[in-house]
Amino acid sequence: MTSAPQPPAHRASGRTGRPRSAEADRAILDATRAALVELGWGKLTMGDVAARAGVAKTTLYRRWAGKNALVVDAVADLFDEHLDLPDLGSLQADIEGVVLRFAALLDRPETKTALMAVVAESTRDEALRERIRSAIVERQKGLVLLGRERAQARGELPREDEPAVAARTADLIFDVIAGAVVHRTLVSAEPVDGEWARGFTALLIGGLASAGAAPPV
Amino acid sequence: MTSAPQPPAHRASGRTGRPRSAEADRAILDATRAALVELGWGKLTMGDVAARAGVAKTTLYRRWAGKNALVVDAVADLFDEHLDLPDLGSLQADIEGVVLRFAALLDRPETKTALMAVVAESTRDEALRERIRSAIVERQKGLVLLGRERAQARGELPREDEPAVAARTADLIFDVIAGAVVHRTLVSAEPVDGEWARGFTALLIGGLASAGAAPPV
DNA sequence: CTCTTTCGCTACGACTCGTAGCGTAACTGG
DNA sequence: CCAGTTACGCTACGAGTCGTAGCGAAAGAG
Repeated sequence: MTSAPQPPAHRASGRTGRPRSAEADRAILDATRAALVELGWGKLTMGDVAARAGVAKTTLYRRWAGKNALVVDAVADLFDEHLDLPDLGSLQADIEGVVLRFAALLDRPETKTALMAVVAESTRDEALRERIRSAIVERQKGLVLLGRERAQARGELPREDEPAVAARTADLIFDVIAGAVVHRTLVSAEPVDGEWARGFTALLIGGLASAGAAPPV
Repeated sequence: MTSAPQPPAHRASGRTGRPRSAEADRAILDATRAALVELGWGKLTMGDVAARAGVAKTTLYRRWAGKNALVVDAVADLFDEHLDLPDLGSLQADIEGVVLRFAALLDRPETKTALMAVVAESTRDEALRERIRSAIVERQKGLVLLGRERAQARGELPREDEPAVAARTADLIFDVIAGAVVHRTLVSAEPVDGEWARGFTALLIGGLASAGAAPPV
């Protein structure tokens, strides 16, 4: 009842009949983000989004199952735009870079509100959690794998032998980086600036080095 | 309009008139947690909580300003019960212990749902954020300080000279521990078991050791 | 030109919100 | 024992939101 079984946007074009307006899609997602900034999650209403987008309320419900699914898609767009990992030449610089970029993304009011609200709702909705995972989490995790690949090519990190261990380590690093930045930004409510990013990166790289040198019991 | 200016529970007892029922307080907070488990944040209604608690809806509004404030208090109770830091003899064991205890707390369905939802709402409500900070975050942060104190007494960690640096480091560690556990549990949706706790602790201690040995530029 | 699908619009019952008003219950100070 | 004061349960209310249904018109496909 909460999450959407239907595909997020356009379907296969072999269909007959009037096609869905792609422009309406954009307008709706833009309106969702704007309304999120002004009203927050709790006071965001479907009717308001429809009015902002210049679209009938029924059109919203034809495409998304409800507030949850709509907001997930609206936020996923932002992650598409702002998540990449430029090669900055060293592991230290790469991690600092991704930390700062992720922090900048979380600093946007529409992102911080929406992401947490959707995650909260996902604790009760398996389909919604899958949607978040594929739309947001997996893309971020790809950055971790890419960063490690580069660091190994540079010789900054040892190559893992066992793929199972390598996967576990990557998951761990991902949770540590994303978790620390999110917690600092949203719970502690203090800024992720260059100084914090340096301190955090030093901590993480130090841990990786020593953990690699002395593998766990 | 969202958060409560009034004190959470009992006022100074020098007052005249009928005192507030402490039993009702308990019943309401219990009912809130139960409803949270069954319905989730989105479908939780004040009327439903009142009915479960055997209390008039108006009584709820006399004590709390709304859903947000009510849920913060309901969850803060859980943190009171389950957060402490037994001395396990080593820094490694202490960290693993607190990670596992915190993870067990987050594994409760009422905690995971409520905490995220309240944090999400707090991004738009300064008073609510303060309430979360004093009711939950500061108590957790105390554990970090206590753990470091013990580790320094054991000689496992160097004593910080500058208090400013020491405070920054404590904040960093706090965000890393709490953030990683929360992210692993709620976003990655994978279990924090003994194996994960060992790997994480090894990473953290390694980082602390090397950061202490080679202070940041 | 017909068929199919989406569109905007209106209207609807069901539900929740937060407040107000009332009479009653509980406790305090004289 | 008797005001005075405060909290309580109950009922009722207007305002707002939800998600759906039904309609005629618009936009492409064959």
